Amino acid sequence: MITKQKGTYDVVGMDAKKRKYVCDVIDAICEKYNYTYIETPIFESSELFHRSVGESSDIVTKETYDFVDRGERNITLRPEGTAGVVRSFIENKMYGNLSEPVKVYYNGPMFRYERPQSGRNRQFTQFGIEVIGTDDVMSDAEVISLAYNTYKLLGIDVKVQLNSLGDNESRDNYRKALMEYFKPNIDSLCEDCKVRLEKNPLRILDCKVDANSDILKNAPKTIDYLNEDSLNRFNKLQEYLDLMEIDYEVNTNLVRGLDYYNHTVFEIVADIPDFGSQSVLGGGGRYNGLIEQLDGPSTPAIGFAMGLDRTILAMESLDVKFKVRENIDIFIMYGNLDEKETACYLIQDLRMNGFVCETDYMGKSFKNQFKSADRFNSKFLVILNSDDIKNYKVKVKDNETKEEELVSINDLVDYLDMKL
RNA sequence: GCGGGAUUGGUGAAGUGGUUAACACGCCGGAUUGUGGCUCCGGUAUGCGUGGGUUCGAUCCCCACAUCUCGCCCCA
Repeated sequence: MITKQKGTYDVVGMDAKKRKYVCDVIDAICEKYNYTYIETPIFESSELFHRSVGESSDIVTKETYDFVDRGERNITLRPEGTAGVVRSFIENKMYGNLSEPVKVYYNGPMFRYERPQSGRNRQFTQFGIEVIGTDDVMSDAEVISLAYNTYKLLGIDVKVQLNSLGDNESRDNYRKALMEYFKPNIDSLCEDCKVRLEKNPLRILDCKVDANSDILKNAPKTIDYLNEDSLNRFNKLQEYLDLMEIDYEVNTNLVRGLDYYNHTVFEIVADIPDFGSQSVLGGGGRYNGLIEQLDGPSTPAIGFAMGLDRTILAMESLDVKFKVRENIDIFIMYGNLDEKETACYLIQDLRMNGFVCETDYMGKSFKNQFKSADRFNSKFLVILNSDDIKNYKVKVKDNETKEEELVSINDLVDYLDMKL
């Protein structure tokens, strides 16, 4: 038997319904915020991710799905969504008309070669948004607001963890300060952090091993190294978030895994028992340098992404209600081939008039068709009988009250419209 | 990439080194020859993840691999 690949999964049955519902909520909220749907390719030139996500991130150094195609191109299955959107922005010269910022959202599969565990797969789905073309702090607030409200509409109570890395100057200063601070204390850090010190000292801050050590607690804070402009931005953002009544807290140890972030960074965290490291449902930040880094004109931008699979898992864990259709309007029953023809005609007619209809395709006995109808939770049953059909009538049974009525086929649509 | 746990039918699961592998749900059929959801009766595994090994004999013991799962790393 051929089985699915490690770290992949089929979405079927109720899982599919739940996913569809979450996607519908996402679509609706993005429309409200006036974001436009965008699709970019699932595979891109490997170079794109090396130059955007950054060499210090594990995502690119050891987690990508790389291959050489028949034309000897180096291809990578996208591990995240921002790089592709930015590439598209540049390639399609969207910077040519920035009378308003470009606001887009995407929702699709991403790939990372990792050891799978709960809430983490090799193929997973991310929903994300990007705002390209404005440096206005209110756009930072808007992105956080959209992220926050998405979870809220889905029924998950979340908290926003917020930090600022400052502009490049601030970030460099901070980086230096951090290295100077940690160097004398290198022996008291965990093995991983010793490596991080050279490669990406910021990441030491969210190390789980050393989290409670004094060295980490007393480490220099990002905020102390923000220059005046960066600090003003950060304060202004918090004012806006207060105005929007968004539940956030400043976490000075928050840094993000991708190299391209500056200024605002944030994570969306759900308080779920036993969810551990999976409780980070999404995150994002500002990436003002990325477009230039990818050979576009210097353009400010900010984005957010959330893991769909993990979010659904969180909803299930919190016992949140998924609004999925749980019944059908009409089940059509028949007992012989002549009646089946009438069923064939009727179901077409009813469906085109907007009813959710089902019938039997298994040659079931009458009794078992009733069972089928119950399994589908049908609100009404249309029961075909040759004698009735001769008189151009059908029996309609209300499956709740059990009341049965003989209805003319001509009036059937109107009758059901009234009842439903 | 490292470490722990798991792998029995459509599903949830018992179980034992030795004739026919519990039970429950589901599904199908019948009691009820075209009006059901209750009840009762009957049916329902190319046989216990894959490949080796130990053994007279393995689903049960050993090894390898795969997948799932939990933790680490990393991240969404």
